[in-house]
Amino acid sequence: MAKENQFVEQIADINADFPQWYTDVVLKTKLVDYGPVKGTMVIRPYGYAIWESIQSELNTRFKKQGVENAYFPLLIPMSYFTKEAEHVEGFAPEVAVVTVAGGETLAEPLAIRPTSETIIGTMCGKWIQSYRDLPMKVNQWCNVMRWEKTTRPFLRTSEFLWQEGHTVHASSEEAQEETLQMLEVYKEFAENCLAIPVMTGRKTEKEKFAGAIATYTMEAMMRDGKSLQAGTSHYMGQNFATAFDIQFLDNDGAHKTAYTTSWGVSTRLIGAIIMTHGDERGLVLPPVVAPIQCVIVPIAARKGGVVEACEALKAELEGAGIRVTLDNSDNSPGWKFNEWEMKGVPVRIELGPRDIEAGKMLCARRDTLEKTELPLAGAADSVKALLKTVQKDMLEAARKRRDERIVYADDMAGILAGVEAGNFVKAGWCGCRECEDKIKEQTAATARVYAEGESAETCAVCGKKAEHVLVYARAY
RNA sequence: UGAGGCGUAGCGCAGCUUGGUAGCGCGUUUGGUUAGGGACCAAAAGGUCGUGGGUUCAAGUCCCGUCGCCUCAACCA
Repeated sequence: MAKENQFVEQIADINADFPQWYTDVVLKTKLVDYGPVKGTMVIRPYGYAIWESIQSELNTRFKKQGVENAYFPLLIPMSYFTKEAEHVEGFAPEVAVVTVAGGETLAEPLAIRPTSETIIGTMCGKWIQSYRDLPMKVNQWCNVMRWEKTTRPFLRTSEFLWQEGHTVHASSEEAQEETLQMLEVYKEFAENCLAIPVMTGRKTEKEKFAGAIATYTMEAMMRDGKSLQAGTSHYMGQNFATAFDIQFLDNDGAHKTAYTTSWGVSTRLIGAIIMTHGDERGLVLPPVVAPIQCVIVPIAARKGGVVEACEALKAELEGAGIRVTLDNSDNSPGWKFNEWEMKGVPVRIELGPRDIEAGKMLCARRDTLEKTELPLAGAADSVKALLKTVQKDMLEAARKRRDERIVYADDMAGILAGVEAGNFVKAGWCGCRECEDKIKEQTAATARVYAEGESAETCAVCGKKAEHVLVYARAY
């Protein structure tokens, strides 16, 4: 019981105080620390390693789609933002601006990019002349800055890391297809790499990106039932191409304006991983992106042969491409178990004199806490298989948790009750802005995404004929 | 922007009502004993009490100012 209490002191109870649990977990597992400037965070090695895995997985997928990586400048002339009316209106309040440099006031203030449509649009306008230059698909990994008032590590910070892909196309159809294609890439990545089930679809006019014709999103349900926008893909139509003069000479000899898209995911995905899979003991990381996939804890390490056996096992697993750590620290085994569980390592192997004598190892899964004895012979294959199983089971478990919390409502009271219970609520919508606003006012929930392919009789707010079904949830 | 709360050792806190030697737990360092779910013993290091001023023989404590952070609300691709 005393031990139980000691454990509870480490991190807040996930069920009683989810926000505190989140803060405790990100700090205590050393994923992040706060920066000195409000709203900034330091991504520590353990957190950054997750980001590197995300980058690696996504780069492979982007390249398959014919996207090339590039880098555009951090500073953007303020005047660029004013070229697209909706865009400037949407971003102006949160843009940080450099006004002094080299000891002098600048003739034109420079925005620290909150997103790069304006500068990439400008450059594409310069580079594209012919239909032969299309499609053009570039992506950049970079930092962006948005001066947010309320911030939380990974979920919303003043500065964050992301990738932003930008594509330019000759036709509307092709650009729209690209938008949906990239959304599909994100979904496949989220489910297979992060083990996060996502709902994909279109955003309402109210919720779409400033300057877009259509915004598509992937929404994930967090442990507390709130929704997290985990990635977006925007179809810009000719809005930005017109503003930044992206024109090309088509094969029919006519000058035409291009069509553009943009799509992005950020370090917020790390927050999504934490809040989708975490439990009362801390992090639960999906094997594909876990910085450490397997930790070996020696038992009675001073007894003859234990350290040697652990090192041999480590070498074998490493040789098989498994990211493995041997914990040779002086802490007690029990301390190590709890520590590595808090850090979310998918598989733990306990190896002591008894095991070595019997030619076995004790494998503990982080996701189910299940322990199995496996033969030491062929350890690499069996650990690999176990990691695969954990990855798959984590997705299924998350999907089950989410699906149990998707409910339907046909009036405002139903939506309110639904979201208060921590559900995603599907409800009919007439399509008007007033009804959407009313739901936000009365329930604090927003329309996350269109529930595509579903229909309802009436709008849950006004009772008129429903044109669509929306998914409502409280969101991060 | 509105309301409330908090700044004392690396972290978490007590001390303030009623002014009088700067405390506790965890962590850290050293040595030893331990080891299959957060071990134990012994010793040690670590502080301009957020900051500026005032009252006083004397301020962590009382008074005034100021800065920062947190929570809730509002705002927010």
